[in-house]
Amino acid sequence: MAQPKKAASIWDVARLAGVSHQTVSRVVNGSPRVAAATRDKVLEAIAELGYRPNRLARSLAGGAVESVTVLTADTSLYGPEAALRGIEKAARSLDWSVQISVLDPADTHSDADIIARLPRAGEPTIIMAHDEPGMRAKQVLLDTQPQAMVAIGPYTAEELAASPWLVGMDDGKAAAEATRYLLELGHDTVHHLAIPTSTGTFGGGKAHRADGWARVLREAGREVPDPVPSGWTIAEAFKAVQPLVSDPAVTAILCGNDHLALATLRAAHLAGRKVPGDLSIVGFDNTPFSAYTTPALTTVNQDFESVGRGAFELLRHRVDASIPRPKPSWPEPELIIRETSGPPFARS
Amino acid sequence: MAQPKKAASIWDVARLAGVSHQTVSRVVNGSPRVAAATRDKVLEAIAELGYRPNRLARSLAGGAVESVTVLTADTSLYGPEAALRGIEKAARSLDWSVQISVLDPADTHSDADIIARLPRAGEPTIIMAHDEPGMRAKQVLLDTQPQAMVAIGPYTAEELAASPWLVGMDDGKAAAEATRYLLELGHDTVHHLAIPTSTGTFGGGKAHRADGWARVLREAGREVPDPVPSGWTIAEAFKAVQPLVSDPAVTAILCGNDHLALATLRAAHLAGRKVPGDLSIVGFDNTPFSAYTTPALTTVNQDFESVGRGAFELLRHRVDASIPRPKPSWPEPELIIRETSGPPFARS
DNA sequence: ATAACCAAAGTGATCGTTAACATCACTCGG
DNA sequence: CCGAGTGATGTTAACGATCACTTTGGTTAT
Repeated sequence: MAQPKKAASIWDVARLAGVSHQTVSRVVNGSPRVAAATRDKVLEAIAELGYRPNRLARSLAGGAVESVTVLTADTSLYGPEAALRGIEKAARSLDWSVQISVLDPADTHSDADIIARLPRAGEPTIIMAHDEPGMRAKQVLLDTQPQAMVAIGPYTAEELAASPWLVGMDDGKAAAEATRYLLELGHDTVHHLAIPTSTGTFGGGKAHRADGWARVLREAGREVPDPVPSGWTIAEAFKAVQPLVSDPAVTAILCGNDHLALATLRAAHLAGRKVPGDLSIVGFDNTPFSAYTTPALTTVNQDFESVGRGAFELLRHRVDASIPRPKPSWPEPELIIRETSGPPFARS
Repeated sequence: MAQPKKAASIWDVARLAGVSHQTVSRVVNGSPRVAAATRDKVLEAIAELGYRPNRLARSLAGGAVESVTVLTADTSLYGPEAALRGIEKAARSLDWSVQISVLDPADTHSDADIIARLPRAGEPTIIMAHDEPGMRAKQVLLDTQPQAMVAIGPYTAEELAASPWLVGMDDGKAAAEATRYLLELGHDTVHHLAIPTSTGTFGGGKAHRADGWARVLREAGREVPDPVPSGWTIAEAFKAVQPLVSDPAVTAILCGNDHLALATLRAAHLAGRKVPGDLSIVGFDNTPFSAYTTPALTTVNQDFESVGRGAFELLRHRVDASIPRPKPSWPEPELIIRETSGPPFARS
């Protein structure tokens, strides 16, 4: 086994180049106040020793902060995963590093647990606040270090514009659009298979999927059926949607995300109901697979990646006031009409 | 805006508790050499100031290493994503922190780029080496700091047992099992829609999906058709698989993963070929959605999460020799027969 | 009574880096 | 020809923790 010879430090480089360690630091950080000849000597020494700066020491010493921690509950959901990708890309282009810490929905983290996940007090943090653990974490961080946190979640344009630490998209509006579309197709009403966050005491906003759906139905003077609560997994959705699918009076279902829609599609198929002839199904998120189901899912596209990017930009501003606040923006949801939706009772 | 009052350090706690900073350190790290009364005083001070130890400073000072960096190329693939989850869970249970750094398949990272992603020299690293960028990164790390890296990828049991830094699963064996199954069903031969890593100069191992497939065909004395290369995305797969799907002589396709299988299923449907009547399709990975497609995908289950856990355990051993090396193990692939496979030319 | 020992706590160096300030050698204007 | 400015470097002090010693008292064995 090779001797793990210790990594070269800035001092080793300085010694080899015959300069002070500070000069090396200047070269590494691209300070203009270094003579070209000196710079070359240092660069040479760096190459020879294979020196690489130690980020830990750097941020300890009070150099500009250059890491973000992302708190998220479920990386297997498309939304958070895509947002994370957006954050990562944005961060990497500025050479920041990204930590992720997964909040387990199963165990109840104490506030201290959540705090303990941060590598240091004041660590810049982005929270995916689209479910219960995420909301908890958001609250804890808000109480602890509001100046170094940003939360991603479903919010209306007004909420986003008003809050200095929110980024998100208006799920309620997107759901409204989808619901309106189904109504225009001629359905008497639209049923809703809801993701966990859209139900119970959790909601109450105007930006949740279930809320947008209910609003449109009310505005149109239609019956608002009870939303059917589902878990996050496809298996749970499959089970939850059974009563809806086996009821011939149900002609349209808006699903909380594409996974739930897939489960619904499957359930409908097994129940012998034609889609979209007997039953229209609309999903949410435009998950990559959604264009390739049979029939292909009608769904609402959400640009999560750009939300992630936005969150990172906002965080930079929050952490360093000299960086201008990015204009609050949110991607417009876009209804993508494919094959699972149509007029009710169509003989397709 | 609240004054970002600086976070409390170990010295602040020491002052408040009327002890030395070292004593605080002892309390925080649970040293037995502290009088109960003193400990209480310190604990009280910690609570009052909301002190939390700074991880950066801690590992700078030479405390035990407590972070892993994961290098991966594509977090949207089910495999890497699940493995990452396994790593994260294992790491968190030991209070390690996890960094991720995404290797962009698009741009060609220089070796220095890859190295620069690590927060410090010698940073423990896990590499998802299942595609080209991952393989590159693996090589770079292997040259740079072999004692602090572990790679996850497709390897045979022998390879895994022989190498001190490999973790993985035998994709070749899994593919062989699936191919054998299709042959037993009565298909003359099996075609293969291959993920990028299974083709070209990349392969050559015995543990790749395409290799296991080809081996079984050869052993059975069957014709070995050219594998059809596909990209990672469903859209690419859909395009690539067209010729296969429109050729009535093709009765069975083994797909490199479930996304490709979904594309194949869709393409077959559009081409008017009945599945599994005219065409059998087998996927790979048992991605969550695969049980809910119509018809439900026959696929090969792979326990990525446990591979992730294994990688983390192995890494701990590599970084700290006093931790025993975990027994090399790899999850057994399991063929899950659902609805997309059957005998050829069945009148279903 | 005294050396030896031990637990409890303190002191100072150290990790790798940056910030702030100090120094030095020139150049330039008056 | 001198003081001011300036550009290139060096010096010292953090940052927040741990590690390896040292000091301080009080017990115990001789």
